[in-house]
Amino acid sequence: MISHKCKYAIRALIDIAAQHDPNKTVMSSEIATRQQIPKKFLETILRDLRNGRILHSRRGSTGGYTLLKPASEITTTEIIRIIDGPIALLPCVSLNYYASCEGCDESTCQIKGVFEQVRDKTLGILNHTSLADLRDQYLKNTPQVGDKKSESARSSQK
Amino acid sequence: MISHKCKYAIRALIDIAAQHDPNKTVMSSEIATRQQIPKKFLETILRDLRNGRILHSRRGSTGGYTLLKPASEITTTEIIRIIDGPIALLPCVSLNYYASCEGCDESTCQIKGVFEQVRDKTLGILNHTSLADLRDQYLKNTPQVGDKKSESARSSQK
DNA sequence: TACTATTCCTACTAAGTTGATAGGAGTTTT
DNA sequence: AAAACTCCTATCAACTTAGTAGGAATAGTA
Repeated sequence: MISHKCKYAIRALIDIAAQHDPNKTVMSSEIATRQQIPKKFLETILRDLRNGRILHSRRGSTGGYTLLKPASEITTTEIIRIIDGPIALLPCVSLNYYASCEGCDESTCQIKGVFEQVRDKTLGILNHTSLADLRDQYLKNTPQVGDKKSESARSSQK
Repeated sequence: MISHKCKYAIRALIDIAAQHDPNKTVMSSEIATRQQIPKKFLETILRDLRNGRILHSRRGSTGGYTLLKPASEITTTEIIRIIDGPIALLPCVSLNYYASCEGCDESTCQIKGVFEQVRDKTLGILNHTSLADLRDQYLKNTPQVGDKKSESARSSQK
């Protein structure tokens, strides 16, 4: 299971990526109300994402957050790793957070193989799902104000 | 990450499945010393596995544990579900432990799709990896006493 | 019937993680 | 100087994890 914090992080990033003007800085308070995330908690999440080189931030009265790189270049893998850490199900098969499984001899480990397979399949999916993909999914489902395409889509629904 | 407890469970089951005589009941103390698992903790794990319909147990002085069904019919999925619960990374995409993700509208959820894919790929692997597969891997690596094949293999190594 | 060896059960505990909140310091615009 | 942000440290309650303690129930054996 990914943590609640990680879900918040993904939703916050989608919110930022969904901005019409990619250069507009988005305030944490905006995201908090729009995405229903506790404000103070969100601040710590955004800080983690900034430390993780996904977000750029500006302080002061016109401050806020922007993506450090295009949404299409931010992978789900990256986000999860920053917030939750390892993606693998065993420490000894983790690529980015390797640790030896105490009490088991790795050279004769019986279960390593399966979990390497799981890791590879999982990364195959998460690496190829960018923030842009998630955002597009989001925009399709929840039309934005002033978005002509989604407005027509909405009216044609009835 | 799967829990330490779950790794213990898998190793304990492999140990039981590796017995020459499939009808022999294996005592928890045997497993504990062979697999280096804290004895009392192991007892609670074996009880979980029995409640989960994987093991059969006998009390008394000749008591112990046996597999309730052939090792080839016990999947890794089953074991993990009993010990750790859900395999999916989101509550709302779990097949056996479904729960709604509080605070997100499932009909418009942006991230559900990816995690459904991850779940399916993961289950694809774990469902097709049986305890027999894991045991065979184990026996290949750690030759048993009195096993002629592995003794010759051992001596030819030098 | 004792005795012994095992599983089984309830309860407890220490340490770590998760999901936050509090209070204020630093920074930038007006 | 004031206002409005981000940023930082510390703290907290609830929960989970990894295990331990002590003994009851059960079954074979002398």
